Amino acid sequence: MSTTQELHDLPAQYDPGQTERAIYERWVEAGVFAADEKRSSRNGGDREPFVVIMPPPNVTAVLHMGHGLNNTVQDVIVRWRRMAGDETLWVPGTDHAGIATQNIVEKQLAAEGKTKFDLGREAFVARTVAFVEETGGEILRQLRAIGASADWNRTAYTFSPELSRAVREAFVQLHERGLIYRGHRVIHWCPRCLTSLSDEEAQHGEEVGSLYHIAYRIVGAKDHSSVVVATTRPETLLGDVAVAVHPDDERYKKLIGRSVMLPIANIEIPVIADEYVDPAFGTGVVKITPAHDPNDFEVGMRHQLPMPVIMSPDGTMGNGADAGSRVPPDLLGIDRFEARERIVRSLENSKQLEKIEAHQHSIRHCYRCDTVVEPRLSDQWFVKMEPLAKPALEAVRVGTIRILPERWEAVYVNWLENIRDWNISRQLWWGHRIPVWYCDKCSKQIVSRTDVVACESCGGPVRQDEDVLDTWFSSWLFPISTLGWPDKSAAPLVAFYPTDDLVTAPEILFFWVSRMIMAGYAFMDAPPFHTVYLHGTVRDMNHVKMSKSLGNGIDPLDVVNSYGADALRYTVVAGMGMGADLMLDHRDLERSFAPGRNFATKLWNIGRFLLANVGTSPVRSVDELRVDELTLADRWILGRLNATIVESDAALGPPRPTKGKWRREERYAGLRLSEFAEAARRFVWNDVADWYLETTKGRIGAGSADSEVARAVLTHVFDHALRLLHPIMPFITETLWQRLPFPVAAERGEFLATAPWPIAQSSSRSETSALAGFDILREAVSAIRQIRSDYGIAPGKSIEAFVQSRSNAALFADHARLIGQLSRSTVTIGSAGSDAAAAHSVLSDGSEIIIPLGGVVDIAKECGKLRGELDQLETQLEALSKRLRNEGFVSRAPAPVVESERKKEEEWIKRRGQLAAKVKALCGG
RNA sequence: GGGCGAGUAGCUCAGUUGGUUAGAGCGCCUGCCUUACACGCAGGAUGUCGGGGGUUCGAGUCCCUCCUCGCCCACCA
Repeated sequence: MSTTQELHDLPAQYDPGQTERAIYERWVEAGVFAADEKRSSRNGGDREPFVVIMPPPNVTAVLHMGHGLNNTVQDVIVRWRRMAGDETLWVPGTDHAGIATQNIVEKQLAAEGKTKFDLGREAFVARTVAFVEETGGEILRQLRAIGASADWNRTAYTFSPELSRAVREAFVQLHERGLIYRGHRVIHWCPRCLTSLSDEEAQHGEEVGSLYHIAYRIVGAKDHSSVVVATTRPETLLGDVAVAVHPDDERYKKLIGRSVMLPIANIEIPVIADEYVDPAFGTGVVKITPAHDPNDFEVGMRHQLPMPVIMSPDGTMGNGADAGSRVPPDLLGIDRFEARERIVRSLENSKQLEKIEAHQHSIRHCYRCDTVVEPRLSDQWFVKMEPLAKPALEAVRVGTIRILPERWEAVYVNWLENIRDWNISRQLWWGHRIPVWYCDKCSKQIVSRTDVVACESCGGPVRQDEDVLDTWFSSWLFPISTLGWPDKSAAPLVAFYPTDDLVTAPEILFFWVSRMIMAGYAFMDAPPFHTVYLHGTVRDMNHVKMSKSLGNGIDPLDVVNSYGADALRYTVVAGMGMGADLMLDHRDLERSFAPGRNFATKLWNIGRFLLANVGTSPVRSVDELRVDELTLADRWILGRLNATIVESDAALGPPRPTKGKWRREERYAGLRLSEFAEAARRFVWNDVADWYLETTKGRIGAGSADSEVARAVLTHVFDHALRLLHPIMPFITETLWQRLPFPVAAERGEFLATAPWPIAQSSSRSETSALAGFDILREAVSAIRQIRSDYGIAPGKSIEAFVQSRSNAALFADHARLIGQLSRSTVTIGSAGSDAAAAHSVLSDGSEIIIPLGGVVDIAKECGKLRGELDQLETQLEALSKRLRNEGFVSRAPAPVVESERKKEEEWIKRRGQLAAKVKALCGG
């Protein structure tokens, strides 16, 4: 007899490091991940297309657990659909990430003691291009390590020539439709990044600040009286052009039309009336600073007030447009926060500071550098959003698009209903230059798809707009631009648009997801996808979001190196409820990823058992096995397989909506990936490994007809388990599947990755009676095991068990040997036939298991132990009952405590009965 | 200020339309290196299902209310 090792070439321990890379290479070489336009049914092909567009990571990003989670989810879905027979495409790509990338290069320059201005625009952009070429795209290579099955031939980049063309086309088209305009208004300005930001890029943060009450003297008042305004930003008072009160506010009615003296700047400004003022807040008097506050800007427009800018782009005080010399010389060039303090001190000195109140309010911060943003009057390009939002809103409302988990749909709808115009120009150097040219001679403005060299009207010299577009103005086109838009007849676009699922984090629902939906309707007149799957965030054990800067991150590549990509993937998928955050311990990777690693090992060992026992010669096809050849266990496991396939399909749900719209009953039912993972795990571990595999021991090597049946069924069952698990654990399942013996006549594909997804079948082989019958046998085995454990019967000690049954006598008789094998006992059907001490257990069908204990356990010793236990229980029970009957206890204790104590009493009484019976049986009267 | 979500075993979470004894993984306890697997096997313990009230024959599940966390949105200076 040869050893296990010689029967097959599987090492005792699974070593992912050795196998994963090689398997990945083979997949790529064989073109497993490549999608073919011609096979798409939309192009006359024979397969339904299934498409996922990868949320492009920043081109300079390094893989972190967030990417790991995001791309694992996508890969599970994509691999599932590929096996299910769809023409499956997963488009990978990166984002040039305007501000983020520019900031990195600026930091590098700073380290060299330089600024971008030392280089100049052209050289700076060239340097950034070089930096991106050198470091960029590394993250996509890293994604291969976790098994991402993207079509790398189609890797996109938001700043590539093709996608840049799409960006220009989108801009020009929207401009032609009157949806892009130049706006003069107050926008969010980051004084550190020196650029304007969209509303979404200026993120709220609650802070406790101060509300300063400042007295403005009333001009011409005999008693030197004043009005008091309340402000959180005293430095902006230099830009005040009025103070406003509510028109109906009796306190101030008589002041309307008069003037007050603006402190520090010493300018007379009018008192105006405007509905915008809330008389109940602060003093009911508001300083109006149109150039530095969006509300004040509106007031300024209504009252046709001047709009002086009193701050420089870098956040220092400075006299800008229309400011004259409002900022006094000693404040010029002083940072806004320092200026605030100086102005407050100065007001204190002049007795114009009435008081300072603590005040909680929210302040907006730059989403890239966290600097407090400054509202600032400037000229920017805007997209008119309301017309674009309309179809996007409708799509979710009617179910053309679903968002999972469901609760995000309300958030989405709420945002779109209150949508505001999108500031798309950025005062950066890294990005798509705005395709607008201005003629120096006739000041004509030219918006063009192609570069303009001379004015189309007068032939004069032109210069292009200095600004670049918001990064999101290129990524919102990703689903269409990566497939060939603006060429609407491009083969990929025809074959693969609309796409199917979009998988991302809720943080970019507004930045990206909703805008993609708008772009889809605006440029293709069709939604970009039908499903938005929003997953949670990866956090540490303290629920703090993982991040490099906090040092609480996990490098997915560390996990891959230590435990394998499959362990990472399984852990992530199984541990993450729909939309729920994922907690991982960065200080204990072994514990964090134990679920995945342990399960991979389990699979490996089942594989080893199978190869050692089934061997490699072809097996019979399960389809040709006759029912009368199958054992009860065979039929049971085939039934369990069927049930598992059904459960898995239910958890994954329908891949696409029927007739273009999600029906209510299926809309929120699918993509429950953790339930899918759990169903598959339960089948493999609790059914196949714990029970079925054990039943084949002893019959599989017998060389009989029955052993051929066992070989066939075990192989079939494991083959299908591997198929189910492949989307989650692609590497180990492929490795094992490659070595599986196959049915003689079966056509075996080259890869599990493209093997057909299991299909549940209604078959007499797996009827429910087999399930029920085998479950009773399992109960019997468990009962015997429990008794063995209860009485401390050594595993090596053979014992005899009797089964008494009326309803299932034949079943037990037929499977006495099997029960014995699984419980390490000799099982006899019928009465124990003596009054000797015995352990009893009743099964759910009324059958009784009896195990005589004489000669197996030391009766005297066991009796002593049991009596001791019974005595202790009696004492405890007595005390408890006494306490419960005691009035004081009942009245003092809270009702639930009393309730639980009563429950406990009941339980103890029950246990006392059981123990007493046990003592009586074992020790006699 | 508006909206949403969560609170179930020590930890992370499942618990579909209310229905038998509330589950899983990790951790814990006991016994086992039983020739696929100690990254394992067998057995076991642990739950005022956030508090209170209500509807119901029956509620972790529905309604009201309170408490505690978290998220999103927001132009009250």
